[in-house]
Amino acid sequence: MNEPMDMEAVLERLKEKGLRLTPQRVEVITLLYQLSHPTAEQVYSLMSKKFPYVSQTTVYSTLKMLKDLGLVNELTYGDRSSHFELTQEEHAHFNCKSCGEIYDVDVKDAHQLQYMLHAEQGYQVDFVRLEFYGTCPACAAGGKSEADAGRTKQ
Amino acid sequence: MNEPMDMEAVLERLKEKGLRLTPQRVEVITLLYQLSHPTAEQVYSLMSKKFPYVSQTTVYSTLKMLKDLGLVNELTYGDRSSHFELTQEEHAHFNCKSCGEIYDVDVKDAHQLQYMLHAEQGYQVDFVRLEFYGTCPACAAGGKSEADAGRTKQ
DNA sequence: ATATCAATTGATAACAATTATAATCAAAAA
DNA sequence: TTTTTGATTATAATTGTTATCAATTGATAT
Repeated sequence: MNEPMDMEAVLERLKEKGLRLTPQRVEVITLLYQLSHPTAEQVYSLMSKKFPYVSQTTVYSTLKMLKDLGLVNELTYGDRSSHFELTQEEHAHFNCKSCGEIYDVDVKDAHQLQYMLHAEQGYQVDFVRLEFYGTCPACAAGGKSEADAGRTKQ
Repeated sequence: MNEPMDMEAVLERLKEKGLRLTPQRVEVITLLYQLSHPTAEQVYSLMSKKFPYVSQTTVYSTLKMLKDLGLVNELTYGDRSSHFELTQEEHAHFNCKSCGEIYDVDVKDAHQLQYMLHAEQGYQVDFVRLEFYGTCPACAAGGKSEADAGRTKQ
């Protein structure tokens, strides 16, 4: 599986842009490395342990800033809130209906589709989003429950 | 391109389920045939011409009912509200960043990916959502503007 | 036809996720 | 130090959607 750029590089990118490395921002970034596709609410909730007075606005604006810099990717699903992930090489997601977990999955050849779309129908593709829905191997084996949803990265 | 089932069949399905074919419901369904991936708000807005006293609640509940019956598919995107389409054979979407239009596109071989995912990694795939983002042929040719977004079907 | 009764509608309020506003606070520049 | 700029916070507003519930409609039995 592809990895996102390391944390030092992310912090460096902020500095380059003249943005301040506040403790709140560092913590949001740290949590993005620790969690699997968290929502803004999950980041906020965990942040509150270290920063009891942090506001949701700070979390939202930090995530938006990181997204605008291209460092973070926002994923929207049918459920209410967005999920966030650190930017990395093109990959797909697998959404398990049993445990609720969102997995990163490699699907080589997926990006081939966009070349076909361009060559055959003239669409200019900037990026592709590919989402699978079903049951993950762990749940299929009966080894996971919904309570495991929202866990940290393995 | 695949076609959704015809309108007679949709209305028949409601009857089968013992649901009433009220004028409001027929109008929502009619609009789904006429529009390209409308939002609930767009359906409501157009409905208001024929039914000045219709409420948003009716539109939402009708769309939800159709979705629960599997006759309609709900698409969620970034910041905006949900878009709806009549159910049809598996297909992908192309989102044009220039005109905002959502196109249905055929991408044969797309569903091959889910077999690979299952065979190689053990994920049981129920369905796939594939979204492309970029510039459509009409916009690339300079022939379309944002004002054309939300048009009816061609 | 009329009574009955569940399905449907629509006005209103509630709701959750997000964004806007304005005041405060902190860091860097002058 | 003072000034300026950026960041954070509390608060309120906005948006899309759902819940509540009384009024209305329509199908069915009588």
